[in-house]
Amino acid sequence: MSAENAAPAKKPSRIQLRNRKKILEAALDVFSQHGYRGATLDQIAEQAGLSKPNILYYFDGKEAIHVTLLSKLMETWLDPLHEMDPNGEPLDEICAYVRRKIRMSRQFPRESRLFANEILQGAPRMAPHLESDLKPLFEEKCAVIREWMKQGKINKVDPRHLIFSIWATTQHYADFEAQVTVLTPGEKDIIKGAESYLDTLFRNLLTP
Amino acid sequence: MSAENAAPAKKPSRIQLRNRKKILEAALDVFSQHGYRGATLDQIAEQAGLSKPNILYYFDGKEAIHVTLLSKLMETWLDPLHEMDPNGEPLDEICAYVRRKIRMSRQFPRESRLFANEILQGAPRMAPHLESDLKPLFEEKCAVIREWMKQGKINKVDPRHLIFSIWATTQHYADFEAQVTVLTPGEKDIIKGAESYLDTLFRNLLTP
DNA sequence: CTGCTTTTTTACCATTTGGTAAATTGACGA
DNA sequence: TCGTCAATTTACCAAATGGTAAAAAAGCAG
Repeated sequence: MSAENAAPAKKPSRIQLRNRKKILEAALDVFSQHGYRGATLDQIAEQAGLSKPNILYYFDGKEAIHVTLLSKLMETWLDPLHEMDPNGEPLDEICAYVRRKIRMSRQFPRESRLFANEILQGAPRMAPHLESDLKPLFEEKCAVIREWMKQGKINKVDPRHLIFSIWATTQHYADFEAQVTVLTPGEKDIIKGAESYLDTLFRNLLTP
Repeated sequence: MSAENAAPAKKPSRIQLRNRKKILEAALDVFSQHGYRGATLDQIAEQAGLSKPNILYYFDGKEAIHVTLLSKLMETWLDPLHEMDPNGEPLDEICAYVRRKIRMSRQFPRESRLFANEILQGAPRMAPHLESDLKPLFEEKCAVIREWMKQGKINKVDPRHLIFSIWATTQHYADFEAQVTVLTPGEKDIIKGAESYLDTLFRNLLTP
């Protein structure tokens, strides 16, 4: 009868909305930098400019904050793949997907690292989401790509590995930023170069 | 006069050797799964089959264990890149490097995740190593590759992004194993397929 | 302004965690 | 066999951490 969801009861007040947003924003900062177990409520509280008990007034606990964050993130994360159009020009569709992904790496590096942290540690709080949200989309798009290959529009490779390599190469710039920064000093926008490199990489792979 | 290093004094006894190894092995397990802050000495102690104070008898503290682990790892990690021979056949050298890296992903997934965890969190305890060990090697090999390109042996691309993409694609199978497993169920050795896919990927990129 | 609800603060807890001191046991050469 | 040093255990800490209860303050409809 009652919803035991993130939204406690009925209509979230103006204050609720504002403070929840502040908390999630702060939590994204802290979780993405230290991982789930390394993050503390005190850090999140300070970053959000609220007291710890006040944070626990808005969320049921540390884990609830993390789960909320991951759930919201999942949509954003799958969007670029969703946009891949089965009726478009295959090579263009795939290259456009790569471009969207690399741009997300620049625009949402914290989200990328939050995701990476969770997967790295075995996805303990996200396995269900992977199974229910990511997997069906992944299989759908694999089928689309496989069809394109069957029609001779692009070269034949294992579509699963193709997608893995797109994820890996694009997210690398956010997830391993610390390393990239050490190795390419003085480069103000290394991702710009990555964009054209990755375009070449996947174009050469898939062009017959 | 006395060394405050990992080796306390003079000649490590048989017991010292055995127990240090047990501790590092256990720590690799725990740190690679939970990250630095998420790992506890109690977990490491239990995994190693020793008591917590006994572990602190062999190492100066949690951080010392982690640093020791990362230092030893660095060698192993750079080896495959070191082996890339400036006098070999360019395309073969690069593809052989890719093969060595992907095999390390299968053989040393914990090491890969330990490394990834550290970099993800900004490399707080490894930045010096990156600067002193990784960077010179990276720049050396970039120069080698650039020379190969200048000679027209392989296609011209930014060698830095080339290396980044090799690291990203190969380490992906260890670091994101939880995700890969969900998306490719029943596959007993997905890395085997990755090996041939990545060979095609980089061969098509670099073949003139 | 008044009374009621929502929000925030204050003051605490219980547990976990990295670490230590000192006592106890074990190894081993003379 | 004994004495000495290395290794291990026992018994603790102090700080950090996730979380709670209840009082105080702030909003706000009437």
